[in-house]
Amino acid sequence: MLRRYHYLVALANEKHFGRAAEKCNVSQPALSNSIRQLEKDLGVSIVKRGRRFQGLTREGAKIVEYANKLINTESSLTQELSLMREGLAGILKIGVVPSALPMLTLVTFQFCRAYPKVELSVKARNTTEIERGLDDYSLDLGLTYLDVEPLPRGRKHSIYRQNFWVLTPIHGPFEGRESVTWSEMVEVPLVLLAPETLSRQLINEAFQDMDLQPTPQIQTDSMLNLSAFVRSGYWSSIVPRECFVFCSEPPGTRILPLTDPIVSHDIGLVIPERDPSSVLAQSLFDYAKDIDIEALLIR
Amino acid sequence: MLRRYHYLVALANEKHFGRAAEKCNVSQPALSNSIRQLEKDLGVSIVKRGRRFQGLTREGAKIVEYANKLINTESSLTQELSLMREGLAGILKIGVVPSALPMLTLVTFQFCRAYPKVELSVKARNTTEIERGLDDYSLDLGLTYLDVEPLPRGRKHSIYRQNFWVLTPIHGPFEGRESVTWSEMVEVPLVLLAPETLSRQLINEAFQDMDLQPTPQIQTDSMLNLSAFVRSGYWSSIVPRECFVFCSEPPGTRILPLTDPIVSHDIGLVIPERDPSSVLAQSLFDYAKDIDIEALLIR
DNA sequence: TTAAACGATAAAAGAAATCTATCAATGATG
DNA sequence: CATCATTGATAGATTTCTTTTATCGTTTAA
Repeated sequence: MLRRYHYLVALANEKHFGRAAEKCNVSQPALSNSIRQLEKDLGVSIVKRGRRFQGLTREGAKIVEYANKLINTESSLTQELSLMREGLAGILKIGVVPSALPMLTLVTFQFCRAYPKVELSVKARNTTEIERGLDDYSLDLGLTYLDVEPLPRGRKHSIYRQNFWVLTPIHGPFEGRESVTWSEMVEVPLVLLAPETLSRQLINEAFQDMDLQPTPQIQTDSMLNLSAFVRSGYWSSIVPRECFVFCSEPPGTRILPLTDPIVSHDIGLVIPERDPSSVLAQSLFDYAKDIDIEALLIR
Repeated sequence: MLRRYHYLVALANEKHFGRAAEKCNVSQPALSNSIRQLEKDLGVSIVKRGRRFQGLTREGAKIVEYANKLINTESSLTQELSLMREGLAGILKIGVVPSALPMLTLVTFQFCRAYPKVELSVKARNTTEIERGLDDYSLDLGLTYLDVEPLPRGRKHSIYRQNFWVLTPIHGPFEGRESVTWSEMVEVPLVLLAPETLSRQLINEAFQDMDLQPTPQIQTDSMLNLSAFVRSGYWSSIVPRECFVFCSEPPGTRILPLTDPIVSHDIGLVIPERDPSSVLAQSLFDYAKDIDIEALLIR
């Protein structure tokens, strides 16, 4: 029904007629023609053409924006219809900030049990990508930082506070301790997350606020890799405590509160303000409001 | 592009396959088929079929709702495009409560001068019809009572207060007076608007609040007709003062303040909360915010 | 009982979209 | 500089979707 608009959106994403056609399972001329037809119907040129795809015109960008709206509206319709027929069903695309991934199951557990026909498509993304995904309709819901710039748009519901703790070898510099302070962390061999990760940036901020200069010997963008370094018995690290809620800390390591100060950030769900809004997203969002995360964490 | 959805909306409005087809300028089987096709595509039955059109199914109603959203989105797109090409242009459908009709020109004058390519399609409607029109996308903007139940939804902007005044023959019972009280009105021969008009209902409310029983000898739903009766020299009437702002009171009649108490109602623009919202409606709405109606009234 | 109204159906014509094959222009590569 | 790969446009044949005309079976009203 919205065939041409689908083609256009694919083209806008792929920036390439051939690839876009492939994504749509049609031949390249079919897609080319449809775009031309769309240009003729709307009376404006959509694509800057110079023997290559040179991007969209101003009008083209506007049309893509509306094409997304149209496609979203139609998919909401089918969602509502399947809701009326067989209860909630369909695919819910949720973007999750990496450090919140382990917690996602807590948020969705009851919902998934209640609606077995709903498929969750989880996408690990950073805050910016989540924001963009909610804007361009490639995501329906986000689980992200609520108190970090740029603040997410849409309705928000806080799920838990993420605390930075210390991951350290059992027989390392903090052996026997029950907590560690930030200022102590600059004195020990450090492995930290890579600077491009948001968690690391928040850690840096915390250090800066205290006029401390951490000197990580190793930086990695993989939590597994980071754990391995700590397990080796030499390095310590700073990690979101909630990452080790389910898989407990790796053997040979301990996880301790990091104090003076306690640094924490608000993480929660974000649902974009759309008309119509995704029934699935709305439903999970409402479900999450009734969850007592603290209770689930303690067991 | 949204052909089938257009057909469906026409069918929902006309409740008749033949007439709907006519509205769409296609043959009846064409429309019949398209609806069937739509049912097949969406996998639900839309129309209750019993040899006659028997109304929509529950799913059908939902689909019509979304069809309207889709159509509105596409028409917003073309509006935006023509805005980018040639400035504001297109048709703006505005629903106006009858008693506010004379004032509409004040609201729209500057806007129409500024954007000569915008066509205004004015529809005289009562408050309920305006509310429904804004819901079902047959209106883009309303000029209606803001303080009368049911309160309109959407964003509102007050334009002026409508006051009830007395229209009376020059040589009638109130000759030489500068104002009249409500309680005096039950003593004189009355012609009033018909009971189904909102203005009349508001007048009735006012009388009731004072425990007065008006005894109109004549009721009419036409203001012209009402004026004629007053001109005859025998009857007096109660009318919204603003109806006589431009066409001054008819010869042989005078218009006087009606006091104890002064009864007035708030009239203004209502723009529905839609996504996307009509560029034209939004634009007129914003324009109206800068208008100083009082200043225009006094000249 | 008859006539009119309504919507479904069938067959044919028309329109739209797609595919395959090919071309022309660009840019990269040796 | 010649060659080749890439990219998107074009042409013609084919398929799929829509529409029209004509007709039919029910139902409702006269």
